[in-house]
Amino acid sequence: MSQRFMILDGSSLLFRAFYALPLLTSPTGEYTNAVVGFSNMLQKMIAEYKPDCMVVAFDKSRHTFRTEMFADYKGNRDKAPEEFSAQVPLLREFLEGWGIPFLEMDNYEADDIIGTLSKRAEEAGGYEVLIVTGDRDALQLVSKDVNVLYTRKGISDIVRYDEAAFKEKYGFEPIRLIDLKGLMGDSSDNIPGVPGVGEKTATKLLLQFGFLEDVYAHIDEVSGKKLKEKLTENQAQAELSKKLATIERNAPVEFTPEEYAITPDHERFFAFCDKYGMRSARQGFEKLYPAQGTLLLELGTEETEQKHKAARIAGRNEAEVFADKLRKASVPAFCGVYEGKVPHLKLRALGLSTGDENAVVESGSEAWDILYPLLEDASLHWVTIDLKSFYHVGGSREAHVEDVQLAAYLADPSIGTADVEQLRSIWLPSAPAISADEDETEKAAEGAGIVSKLWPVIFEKLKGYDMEKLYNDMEKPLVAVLAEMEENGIYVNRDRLSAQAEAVGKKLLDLEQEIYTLAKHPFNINSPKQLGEVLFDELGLPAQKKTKTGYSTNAEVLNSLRYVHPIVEKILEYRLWMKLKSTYLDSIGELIDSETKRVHTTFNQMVTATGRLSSSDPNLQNIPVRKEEGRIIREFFEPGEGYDYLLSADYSQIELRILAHLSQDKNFVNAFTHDEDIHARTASEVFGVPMEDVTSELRRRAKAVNFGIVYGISDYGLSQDLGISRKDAAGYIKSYFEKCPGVKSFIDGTVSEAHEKGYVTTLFGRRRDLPQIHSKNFTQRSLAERMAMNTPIQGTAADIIKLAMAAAYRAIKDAGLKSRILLQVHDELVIETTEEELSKVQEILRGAMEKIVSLSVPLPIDIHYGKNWAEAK
DNA sequence: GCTATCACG
DNA sequence: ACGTACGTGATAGCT
Repeated sequence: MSQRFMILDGSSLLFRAFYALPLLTSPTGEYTNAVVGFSNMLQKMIAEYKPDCMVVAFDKSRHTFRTEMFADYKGNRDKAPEEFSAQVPLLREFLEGWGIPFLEMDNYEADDIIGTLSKRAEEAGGYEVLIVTGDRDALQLVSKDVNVLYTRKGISDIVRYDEAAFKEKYGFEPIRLIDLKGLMGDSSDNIPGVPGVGEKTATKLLLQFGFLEDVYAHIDEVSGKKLKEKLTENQAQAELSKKLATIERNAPVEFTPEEYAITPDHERFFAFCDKYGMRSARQGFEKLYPAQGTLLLELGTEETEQKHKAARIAGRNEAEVFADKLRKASVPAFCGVYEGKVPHLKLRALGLSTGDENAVVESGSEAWDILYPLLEDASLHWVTIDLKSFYHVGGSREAHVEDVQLAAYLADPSIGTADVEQLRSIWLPSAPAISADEDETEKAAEGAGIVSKLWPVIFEKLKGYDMEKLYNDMEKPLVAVLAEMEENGIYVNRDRLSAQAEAVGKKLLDLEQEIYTLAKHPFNINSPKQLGEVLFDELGLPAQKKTKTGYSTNAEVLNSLRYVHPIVEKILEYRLWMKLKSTYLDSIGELIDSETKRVHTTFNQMVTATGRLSSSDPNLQNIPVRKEEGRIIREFFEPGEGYDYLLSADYSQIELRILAHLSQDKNFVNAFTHDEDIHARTASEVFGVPMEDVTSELRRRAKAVNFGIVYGISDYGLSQDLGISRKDAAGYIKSYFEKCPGVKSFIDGTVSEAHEKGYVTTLFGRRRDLPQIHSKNFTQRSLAERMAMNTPIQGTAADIIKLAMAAAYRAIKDAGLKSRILLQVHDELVIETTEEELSKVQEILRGAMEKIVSLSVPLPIDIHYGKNWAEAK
């Protein structure tokens, strides 16, 4: 049996914790957030991995053998803030109480201590080493016996890297991470690398040649003249960078495993926690190391816990007994334990509850075959959380299953997608919280118990809000449609995508060089901070706007400086291509499912405050379209095998049509009834010119005003958008309201109703609370008032397309077509179809989308189709 | 985790 | 005088 030896990078973890948590203070005013965060993480690590021994390593001082080698090593780092530094001694005190040894050394970093200890442990044999760190560099230490637990974001999102996981991510073995750093450098440590070589290029070189030395040994075989030049010019720098990135594994540190056991000192630890007001740290510690004196008490709680603990049902007999209880339960509930990703999601286990009694059943057991079919039994009326996932694993659409999460979102959309524990704390605050230290299946069982109790409470609330129909007839039917859209995915032409990624990569390398030349030195163009310094301090361009942290360098500012200095145009171009490459080309490529060759986005039904959907991983609702360069991305989305076209059906001016309906403004209703150009008509009214004299400039302005109305207009906002004075903007608005009094009274009425009631609703009864509308703070109150104006419009549009989606889905199915809905982009549906079904599917879409509601104005759609998404526009 | 930026409706 | 357009998500940098 091997010993599990855990080594923590104290410095990097404390730093991560510091930035992950708000600045908490002890009762006496000392900052404690970093130590609190470290404590949470430590508890989690010990509970999950149960290490036999442990050491925490610290950086000692800034000066190390690396700064000897290269004076600028980490030279870009500012001094750590005082709020952080003050917590370092606190952590030592904390570790002394906990009984965990820690190490630090002159001239060496924590990494080197970790590297050395892990090597000694490997040599000694019989150890499984786990390194916990927020520093990516440690990944070079990964081996058969050494794994790294890397805190990806903050401190709670931890990924375990073993050899396979590393290879999967980087494509080569861990030790070559230092070669990668040698080539690409590391901006956070100020390691230079080879200028102009980033991760992608470096990886390519390493995959082709091996180690850094091999790249230079075969320098003649490197493709690309520029790249070869850069590599040759910077050979010494690359070699130095590799040295800097290499963790020293023979540091003069003793390996004394007999001293690495954890020896908790209760008295000392409690005194520490009490002094700094760290209650959760104390509780967590007590749970892990029950003290002798509290034995009786512990036994007592253990007994009550036992009663709540879910039974793990495996055998046939127990299953039959529990099945009977479920059939008799008034609110039977389940929580699925899912694994994998759509469209390969699997159900691994179920937490089940009668409301009184909870149980776990694992897929593949004998009990599973008895209990799972109950979920499809139409005589039971189930409640779950996350109904969409249940559909993904094959759950029947016919079964009676309610989604408590969806109901809670409708009752208060501001909570978004709340998990069971959040819902409990909101709706059943006096019920006991879900225990944190159980495994996933046990939590699912306990969660099912809570879900069963939550449903009647939340659904009652929904009825009180008169939102039953919204839930039953709009949102719940949509769940199945979204599940199917996600499973369908959309085909992406991977070859064309990566060819484009490569071409854009080359373009970026060129732009990068041009920018460096114009700036007279290399810098990180992606860093707004560094860019601001280059433009405004070094090149002396006139600074326009400031952000909280420095100069603003956004597109608006840069556009105004376009002709002041040639670098500006290059930067704008660099930004444009960088955005396309990183957000779209690279990341969508990574999300293509290797089996289906398609991307399967997630449509989030419980995120927005207004009732819209959102899309993530990847977001397919913000694929570029406005600019030519970006629109190319759409060409890579194509009909998949068995299909001929992508077809897009989008509502024309849906939000302004809803405004016309809700306000009953004569001008608006008239214009839409007669199918006029609404912006031209608005221009004609507001600027007092006949329709035929409306210039494109006047139309543009009127369009901006119409947008403004939908967003909850202010003269300032409009003046910014149009680049006119605030006074002029106010004039436009005044004239607009005079000509469209119906709109004016609708907006006033909506805002005053919001003040009275504290919330607004859509045409279909969706609700959004606006507590800030009563704020004494002008800014906050004004924001709430604009939300009051915008939400009924944006939300009603969301309602309508949701109804249309369900209707179109049904109609396509009933007609027996193979065409299918793939995407929703707020006012647009994207469908995959065939030559034969082309006209039928258009007819169905018109029927579903245009006729789904009857407003005072028509609701026409535009349809386009083509061989890719760019053509279907 | 927060900020700046930029992609969409 | 206040100080803002509405709704999203992804990426990169940062301390």
